[in-house]
Amino acid sequence: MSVVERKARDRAQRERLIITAARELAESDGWDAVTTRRLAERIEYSQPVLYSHFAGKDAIVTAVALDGFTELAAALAAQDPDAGLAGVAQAYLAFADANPALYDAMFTMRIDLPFGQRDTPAPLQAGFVAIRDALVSGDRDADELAALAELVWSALHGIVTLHRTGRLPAESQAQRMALLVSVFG
Amino acid sequence: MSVVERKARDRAQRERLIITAARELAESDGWDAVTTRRLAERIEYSQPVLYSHFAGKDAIVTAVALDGFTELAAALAAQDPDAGLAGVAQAYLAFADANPALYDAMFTMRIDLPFGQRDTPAPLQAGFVAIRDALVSGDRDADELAALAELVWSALHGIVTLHRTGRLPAESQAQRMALLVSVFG
DNA sequence: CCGGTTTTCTAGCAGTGCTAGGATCGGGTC
DNA sequence: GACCCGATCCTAGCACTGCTAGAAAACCGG
Repeated sequence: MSVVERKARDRAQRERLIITAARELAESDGWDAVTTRRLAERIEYSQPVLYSHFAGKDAIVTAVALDGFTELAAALAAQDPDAGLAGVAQAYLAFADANPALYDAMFTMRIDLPFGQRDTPAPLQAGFVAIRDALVSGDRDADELAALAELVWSALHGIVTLHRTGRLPAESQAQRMALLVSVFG
Repeated sequence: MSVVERKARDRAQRERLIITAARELAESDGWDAVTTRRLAERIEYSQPVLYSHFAGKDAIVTAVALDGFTELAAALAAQDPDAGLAGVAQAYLAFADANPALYDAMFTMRIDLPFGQRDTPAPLQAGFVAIRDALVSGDRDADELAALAELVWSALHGIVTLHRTGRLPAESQAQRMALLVSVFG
């Protein structure tokens, strides 16, 4: 019986290896460089092994993204509540800045994750909750507060992506952030 | 002499043909379906002809995006000034909704356009100006107004992309828009 | 040591963006 | 009208992609 346990453990370990290899490769050379062959070479197995763990390349990207959501939620939750929206917004930008490829996997690449549904994984919701809790509730009801959080999230996401792809000037990034905090905070 | 003129005209016409073919194909079947072979078949030429017009596939996408910026700027400028931010925001969303693939080319795909620089093409600036002019200037100076416009644009972009990729629920889209207008209007 | 199962790899498929080289066409000149 | 030459275009191919069938190898229980 302990044999199958060891095998399962080894498999899980190799799966982590694939995910981290994909992430590292994407972060260093971009997602275009993450091919099944290069990935296989990195984990020192042949390509078909990848497909015994994941349905396809998309599934690997999805797994990486899922890791990202967990880390993002943790980074946002770790902020001082007294800092309010400024802290959360700052943490959000710092995360996107430090992990551009990871952020891409989470928010721009085509992945298959159940957002905003009954069975949404906890990490996907946690980030949203962190943003919502950083807002001054005032006299808003739950629905409106949720919508406001979604709006703030949208603004943050827009700032990140437009900035990184060169569609917004870098030098006014700080000013945009300050405005966001003053408008929504 | 008129011979070379005719040739130039024909070439320009074929270039338009390539751009519209790429756009139509992307809009109907997604950008993944836009391959050089399919594109060549559609314009009834061989693939190498594409490379006599564009440096590569990216350049074709860029050309499509450039068209999009012109159209977006026109759509935003056509709004009633009295409608204020609401009109512009509404037009922005309608444009993104009606031309999802075009919007992708403009804002999420990797293209090579000089945003926010000295030699930025007019259409790229026009859209930004339309958003800025829809904001109540109040007592803000030019810099702050520009940053605010960038922030609004970011929010709109975030709303569009997160909504379309299923990362934000569709049913609260109207509420988010209303909030955006009330917060920034 | 051996049989059977599971795991892994080799080899290949269809498709991608892109390009070198030869074929083909068209306009200007005799 | 016949010819030549330069511009234009297409055939064929390269190296690469994600993915998979079938052979090979490794492993475990008896």
